Amino acid sequence: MSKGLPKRADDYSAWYNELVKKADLAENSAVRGCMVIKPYGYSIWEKMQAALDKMFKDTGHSNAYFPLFIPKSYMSREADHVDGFAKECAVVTHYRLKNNADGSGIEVDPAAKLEEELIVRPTSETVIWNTYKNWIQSYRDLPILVNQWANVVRWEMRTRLFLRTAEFLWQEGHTAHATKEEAVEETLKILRIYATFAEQFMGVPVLRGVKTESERFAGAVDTYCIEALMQDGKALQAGTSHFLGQNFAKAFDVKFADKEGKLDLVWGTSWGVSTRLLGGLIMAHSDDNGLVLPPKLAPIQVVIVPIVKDKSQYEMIDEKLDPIIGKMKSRGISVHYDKRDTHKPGWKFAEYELKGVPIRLAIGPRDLENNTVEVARRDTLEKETIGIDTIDQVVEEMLEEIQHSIFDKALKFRERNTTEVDSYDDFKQILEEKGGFIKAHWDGTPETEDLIKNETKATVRCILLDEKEEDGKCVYSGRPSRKKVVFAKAY
RNA sequence: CGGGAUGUAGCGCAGUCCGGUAGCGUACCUCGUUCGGGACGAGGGGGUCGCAGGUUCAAAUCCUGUCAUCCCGACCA
Repeated sequence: MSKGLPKRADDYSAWYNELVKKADLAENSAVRGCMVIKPYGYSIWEKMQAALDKMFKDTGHSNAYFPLFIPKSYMSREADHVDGFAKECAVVTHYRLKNNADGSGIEVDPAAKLEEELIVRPTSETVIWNTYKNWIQSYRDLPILVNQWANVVRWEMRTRLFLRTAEFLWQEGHTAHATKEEAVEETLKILRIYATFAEQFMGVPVLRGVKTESERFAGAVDTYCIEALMQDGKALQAGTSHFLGQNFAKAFDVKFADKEGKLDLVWGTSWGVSTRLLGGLIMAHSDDNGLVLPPKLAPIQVVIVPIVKDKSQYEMIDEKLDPIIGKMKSRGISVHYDKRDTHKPGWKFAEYELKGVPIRLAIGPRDLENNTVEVARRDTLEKETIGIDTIDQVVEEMLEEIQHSIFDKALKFRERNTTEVDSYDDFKQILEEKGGFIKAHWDGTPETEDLIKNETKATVRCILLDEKEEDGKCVYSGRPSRKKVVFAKAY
């Protein structure tokens, strides 16, 4: 019963849930809506963190850390911001427990009520801008380019492992600039970083675009995003970068003196990606045998499974493998030699496929005789037997090849599942029968967007940055439109 | 917060209608044979049946209450 996964085509949700659990990525915790990320899942997140962190630092950003708790009054300073987050905040009201009078347990001590409640951060703009006020006096203090790796809490009604949990891990960048142009450029620079990361590390092609008014971040002037397509035809917002204008500077009174000594409000940006990316990674590449990891993010890139008839053969295999493993490691390849005799080879094959290890090497008596090794690729499930002496080079090239191959496969999938339509009937039919991204003209009004959402569950995912202008008519209202936008059902 | 369902071994479930020795699969432990795609056989351990009351000679089963979780909506990275 515990063997195998449900088929993707039968029940995508069940497949996803089982995969996340069986590949040792994460599980639901006993705490409502929260998730336990298991060591294997976390090690993938660490690889993602490391790659992103380097990209941020290479572009001049530094890490810092701000408080988990936000005084309630901070949250109310920016009107749109509080509107957007008020409905999903965890609130701390007391700071002490005491024993029940009847000795049956403990209770919140009513005497320990806080003067001002504390909000567990759903995002950190408010607490950070309240701090920036003290950091910024002159143009010489700008820009501030800060990122923090943290957990945030959003009390979601319905949760799904990685995709939507009540608590999640993320990075959130918060920058302050002297000019609007510089802040806009920062917003777009981060969007490029996110897109590069998604495509080159995760192997997930993404659309780059700007959100419509109704999908915009609470408190932002513009929200840019990367949108990925999952194998079930639904879209996943994989990262956002917000141009905040002077909204938070205004709310927290953050002003600077320019070169002429004139006071002006600071321009801001904020941006983030979360553990949701892991959900996207899983849904973009995995198959019915389990996870398929891009080599650049795989904690184990190559696993070696020895095959022996009796224990004495281990020695010969060790002797053979020792220099090979050394050569692979010196090429920077992460190799795991699974020597356990508590599990059989077949079991291990299935296990590492479930966990998405890109390349598996198997070596047994037959190979010892022929000086060969069996090489199996996770993404294509192809196997071949090759000479062992050049295996390090073969593996290195194959890792490269897999990295590109899974991106190409995902890109082709997205291209097949992106449809341009000119009528609402086609729109509904494609959405129903095929799913995926649908490009269509839209009149630009929130009212139309809302009506389409209510009727079809599809929303405008984004307005593509590089979409060509053309004359057209809104598929819903028939009113004039200058650009097609991307619709989809979304996670 | 509306609609629906479920709480029984680590996990997945049956048993509940019709009250009477706590069951199956899997995982786990031992021994043997196996080991190039999730092995097989034999034996073994593991449960206050979500919690609290009630009815009864007797409750996983019936009644009342309560808590929790999941699914479908609304909300969302």
